[in-house]
Amino acid sequence: MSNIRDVAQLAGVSVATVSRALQQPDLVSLKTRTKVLAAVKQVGYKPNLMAVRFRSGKTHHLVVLVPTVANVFFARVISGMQQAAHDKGYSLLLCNTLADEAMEQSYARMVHTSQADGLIQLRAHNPFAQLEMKTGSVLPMVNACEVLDRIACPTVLLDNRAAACAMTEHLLQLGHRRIAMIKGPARSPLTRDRVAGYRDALDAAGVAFDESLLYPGDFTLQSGHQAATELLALANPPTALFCENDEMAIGAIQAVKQHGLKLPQDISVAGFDDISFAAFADPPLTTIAQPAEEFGSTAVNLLIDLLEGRLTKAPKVILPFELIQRASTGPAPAVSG
Amino acid sequence: MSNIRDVAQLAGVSVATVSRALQQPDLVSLKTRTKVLAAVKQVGYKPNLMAVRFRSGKTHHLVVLVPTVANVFFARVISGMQQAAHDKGYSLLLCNTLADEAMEQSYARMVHTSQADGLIQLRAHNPFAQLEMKTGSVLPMVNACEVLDRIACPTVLLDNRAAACAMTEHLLQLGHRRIAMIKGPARSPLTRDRVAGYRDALDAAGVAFDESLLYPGDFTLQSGHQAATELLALANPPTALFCENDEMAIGAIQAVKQHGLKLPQDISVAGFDDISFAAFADPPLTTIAQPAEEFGSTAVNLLIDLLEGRLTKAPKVILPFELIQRASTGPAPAVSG
DNA sequence: TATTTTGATGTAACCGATATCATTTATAGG
DNA sequence: CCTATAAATGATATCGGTTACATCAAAATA
Repeated sequence: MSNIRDVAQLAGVSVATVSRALQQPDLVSLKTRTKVLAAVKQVGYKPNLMAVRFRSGKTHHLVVLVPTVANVFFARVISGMQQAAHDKGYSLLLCNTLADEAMEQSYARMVHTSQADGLIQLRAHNPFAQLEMKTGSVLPMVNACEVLDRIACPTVLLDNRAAACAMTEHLLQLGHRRIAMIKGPARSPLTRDRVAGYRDALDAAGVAFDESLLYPGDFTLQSGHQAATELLALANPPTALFCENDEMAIGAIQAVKQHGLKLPQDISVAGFDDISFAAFADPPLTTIAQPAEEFGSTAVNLLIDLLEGRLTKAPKVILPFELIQRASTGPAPAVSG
Repeated sequence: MSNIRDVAQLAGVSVATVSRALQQPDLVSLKTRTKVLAAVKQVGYKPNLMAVRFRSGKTHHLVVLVPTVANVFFARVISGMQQAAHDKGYSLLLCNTLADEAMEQSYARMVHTSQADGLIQLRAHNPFAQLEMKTGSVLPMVNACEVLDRIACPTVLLDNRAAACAMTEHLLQLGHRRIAMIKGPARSPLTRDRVAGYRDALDAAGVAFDESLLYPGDFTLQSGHQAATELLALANPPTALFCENDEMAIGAIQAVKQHGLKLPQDISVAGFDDISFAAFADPPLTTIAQPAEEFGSTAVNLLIDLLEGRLTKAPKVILPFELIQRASTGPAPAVSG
C-alpha cells in the first residue's frame, strides 16, 4: 500500500505539499498540483483513513443499538439511518443487542475508547449510565422510538399517547366497548404512553377501564398469538384487540381464527407500525403508520448535529402518525357483552 | 481523556512499562504492575483504540453489504453476523445497498482506505471488481447467500438447486403438474440454480417444462401478489405456485384469495426461507427453512479466518435446508388442466 | 532600489499507542 | 565476591497522515 511519502518522493515535493494538494488545492500552485495528482494516480495512492481519523480524533462512526434487527420496523429505521449517515460521510456500527445488557455495554464502550463518535439508542435504556457515573462526563447520544424520560438527550419520537388514543377512538366509534390492549413490557415508557392514550380515549367515551384487558406481550408474532388466545378465554372476552405492533396483531389474527371467530364481524384487530406485512394480512390490518425511515434519518442527523456542535440544547422531535384503516377492524358485533 | 503518558507519569514509570503491564503482564514485576493498574484506575484510562488500530494496521471492522435490511431473511443473517463478529472482537459496518451501485462502491472502498479489514457480500456482485482491476490486488471478501460463481472467494451457500428440487418434488408428489415458479431477477445465479433444481424435479417426473410458468419477481410482497395475479390469468393456470421467498409467497396467497380460490384445495403455494411470518400466514406456509443466522456467523468466521491467515484456499460451505410442510400446500385439485 | 506583502513550499512536531533495542537491576553459578 | 545470565525497565522510532511555523521567492509598494 502506497503512502503519502511515496507520492511526495515521486512528485519531488514534500509530504505537506501532497497533503495540501489534496485537502486545500488552492494553496498549491497549479503546476505542483498537477504533478502531485499525477503521482497520486501513478502509485494508486489512497489516504489511510485510519491515520486521518486517528489524527483528527474523529472516527466518523456511529454506534446503533437495536433491540432486534429482525423486527421489521427497526429494520426500516436502520435503513433510514444508514442512508442519512452515508450522506454525511458517517458509517454505522450495528449492534443487535438482543436484550443482552453486556453486549450493549460493550458497544457503548466503543464511544469511550474512540472507536465511535456517538451512539443512537432505540430502546429506553441509557447504556452510558455506568460509564458516566464513573467519569462524570456526558457522552453524545440520541434516543429514538423508545424514549428515555429521565435523560436530557436529543430525542425522536412519535406522540404515542395521541396515536394510541386515535386508534382507541376508532374502535370506540365502531361500537366496541371491550377493547383489549396487547401491549409491550410493563416497564417500557413507550407502552406506558400508549396505555395512557388508550385510557384517554376510554375516559373521554365514558368507558370503564378494565385492567384484565391489558396483556403484556414482547412484540413477537408468538406473543401476539398467545395474548389473543388468553384474552379470548376470558369469561367476558373483548370484541377488539389493539396490539402495540403489527407482528403481535398478525399473531393475534391467527389465534382469533383458530378460535373460530371471523374478522372483522366477530372481533376486530388493530396493529401499530404499518410494516409491509400489514397490508398482506388476512384481513388487511388496520394500523398506525409511523415514518420508520424518517425516525432513522432524523436520529442520525440529530446525532451528527450534536457531534459537530450545532446543537445548543436537546431537542425533542415529534414525528407524525397516520391511522391506516383496513379490513381487520369493523363494527362491534350486535350482541355485545 | 487521559492517555498512556498520564498513566506513566502518575505511576512513575515509562509508557512502555504501562503498555506492557496491560498487554503482557508477565513481563512486568508484580510491584510495578499494581502501581500501574492503580494509576490506570485513578485517571480512568482507556486505551485509545483508534491509535491501537492505526498502529497495528487492523481495524477490526467488517463491511457488510446487504441488498435490503428490510428483508426479514437478511435481517436474521445480519443478526447472526453481528453475534459472531462480536464474539471475535470485530464490529460490523452495515451498508444497506438498496441496489445502488455507487453506495456499494463507496463502502467497498472502505476496505481500500483502511477503514475496514474485509467485506461480506450478500449478493452476486463483486464490489471490488473495479478496484482490483486497477490495483491488481485481491481484497479480502466472503460471499454468502447469493453466490458469485466467477470468483474464487470463500463462500457460504445453500444447495439451492437441491432445495428447489425438493420443494418441486413435494408438489409433484401432491399431484401437481402445472407448477409455476415465482422467481427472482433473471440474471441472479441464485435464481438460476433454483430454476435448475425445479427443472431437475420436473424432468425426473417426466413433466414438460413450460416457460410461461416462470415469472420473475423482486422478492417483495407486492411482486408476489402481482406475479400470482398474472399467472392465474393464464388460459391454463397453474395449480401450484412455488415462490423463491416467503414474502412473495405471502403476497401470492393474498392474490390467490382475491381471485376467489381456496388454499390448499384449489391451489397450493410454497415459499422459501421460513421467515417468522411464514408460520403465521393463512394458511401457514409450506417452505424451505434456511439457517439464516448460521449463514451470517459462518460468513463472519470465514472472513476472520481469511484475514488472520488461517485459510489456505477458498472453501465453499454448504448449509443444510429443510422442507417445512405446512397447510399452504395440498393435493392437486381433482380436475386438473 | 529597498522594503513589505503575498504566495508557495519545506521542516518537523504531533496524535497515542506499540515494539525494538539499549540499559539497568536482580538472580544464579563459580 | 565477581561474573554470566536473566529479568525488568526505559528511551525512542514508528505507523501515516495534518498542520503550525519557518523559509524562501516573487510580486507589490514605497
